[in-house]
Amino acid sequence: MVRVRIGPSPTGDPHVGTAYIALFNMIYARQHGGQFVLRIEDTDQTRSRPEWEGMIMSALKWLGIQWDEGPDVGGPHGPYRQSERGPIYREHAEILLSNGRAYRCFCTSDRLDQLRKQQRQRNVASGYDGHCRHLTDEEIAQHIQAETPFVLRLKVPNEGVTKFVDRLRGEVSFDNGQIDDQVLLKSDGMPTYHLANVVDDHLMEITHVMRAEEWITSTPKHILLYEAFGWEPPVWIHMPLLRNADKSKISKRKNPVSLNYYKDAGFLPPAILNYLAMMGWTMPDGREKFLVDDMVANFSFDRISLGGPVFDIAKLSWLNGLYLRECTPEQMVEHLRGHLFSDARLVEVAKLVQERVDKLEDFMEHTAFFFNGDVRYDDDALHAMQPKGRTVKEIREVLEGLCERIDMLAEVNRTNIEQELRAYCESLGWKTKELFMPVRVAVTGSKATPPLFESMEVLGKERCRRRLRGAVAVLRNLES
RNA sequence: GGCCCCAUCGUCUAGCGGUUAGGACGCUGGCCUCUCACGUCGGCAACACGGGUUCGAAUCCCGUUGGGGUCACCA
Repeated sequence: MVRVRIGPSPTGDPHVGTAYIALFNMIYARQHGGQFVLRIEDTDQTRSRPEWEGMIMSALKWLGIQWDEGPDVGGPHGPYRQSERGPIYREHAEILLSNGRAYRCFCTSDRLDQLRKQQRQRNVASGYDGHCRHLTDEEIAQHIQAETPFVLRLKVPNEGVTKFVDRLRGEVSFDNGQIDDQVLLKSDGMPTYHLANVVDDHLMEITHVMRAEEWITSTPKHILLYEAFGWEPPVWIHMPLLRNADKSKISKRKNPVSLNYYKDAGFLPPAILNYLAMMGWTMPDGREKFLVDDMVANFSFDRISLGGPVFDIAKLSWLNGLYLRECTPEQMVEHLRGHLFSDARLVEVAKLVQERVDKLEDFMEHTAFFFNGDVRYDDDALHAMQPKGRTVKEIREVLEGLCERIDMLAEVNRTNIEQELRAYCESLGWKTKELFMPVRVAVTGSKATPPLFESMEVLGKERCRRRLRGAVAVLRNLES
């Protein structure tokens, strides 16, 4: 029985990398008549938010990624949200404590920071120095008595090697001296990824762990944990990482990574899935256009190539065009109505321009920017983007900063964006109009528009960010 | 920097000892056509380097170089 899983962390927008890994997991489960589990890994209490969780699940559903077990559909191995599995982790931590495979660490984060700094200075491998590993029973009792906050660390053997077989690469081995005494339980009582992941995968009877390559170096820690518990580890499959054009790990700095971006821009789910499938995998007959079912019928690990694939929006666009072209005109209208031209959205737009048009035909002139992709900035717009007394560099950096602030918001609405913009002005020490006009122009391409906050709400987070980024690029060009 | 992974056109890739190194995106030229787009035909463009192994290496081994990842009480 094949059981696979993905464990997205609800700490931001639904990520294209999540969809990528999800796709391969789902394909593999389907091909083997197994189950595909969705587990929400929300053990980071400071960054996890339920809004993100909801968005991730709906974005995956929109794409057509379906799971057999998960927080929304339930299943026999629940709960499927790690924040609800606290007792399970504590119970297992207890096992490791009592069999001597883990120990309490009372070190302060100050000391750890110091340690890391020193290690970096001396240019030695960083890692925990084992300070608390040899505490006497009395010392431990004292700390517990004094209620010193502590974490639980994995006791990694000093000698020997830990190895595992990656289905795509063969044997990979690490010197144990190289492996850190990982924190297993944080001082807030929550498990770290490592503990939660291993415990859950075992309890949920996961047979194949298909995840991104960035996890490869922490796999030995996981192996050690399986050993410590006396469990059988799953089959490991580390998929290549999606890349930016410069080959670095795909990031929002250099690429649109939010699935919402692709939805808003009008990419079709089958096209996206098709494209993602081509990232590192090929059909045996070389076909480039294929459906999920075709992939299920033909998938094999042996056809995965390991060079990190650059995510190329141009090629995605071409593929999407293929799918769009095979629609009937009626279907195309349906797609348009589904999102970009939905009645609800049209109503919002209408509200904003009603008082500005005399004839219906004036509508497009006032509202085109709501429906377009990127906007172009003419000289007039460029001029308006630069408030008097501020340098191009300043305004560029301010818009960049705004982009980051918007990124923290689950959605952009008139209320929160006004708050955000005003707070930003305050922190900058700028007058509101110095900021609002550049933002208006950046986001709409024009000086004369419906009210800014409302417009931004209708444009949506993704379009706002995209244009802000576009404006930043234009301004940066102007600088040199 | 230590450790780990990776390495064919700019990009996605086929190739699993013997090929004129193939396809796709992009770029480009022609055709189609009232324009554009689509479509179609053609072109440019790659085995990182150095050693082995072998009758023979893009394919196997080693090294170099290059790229990436990772070194958190984030996942």
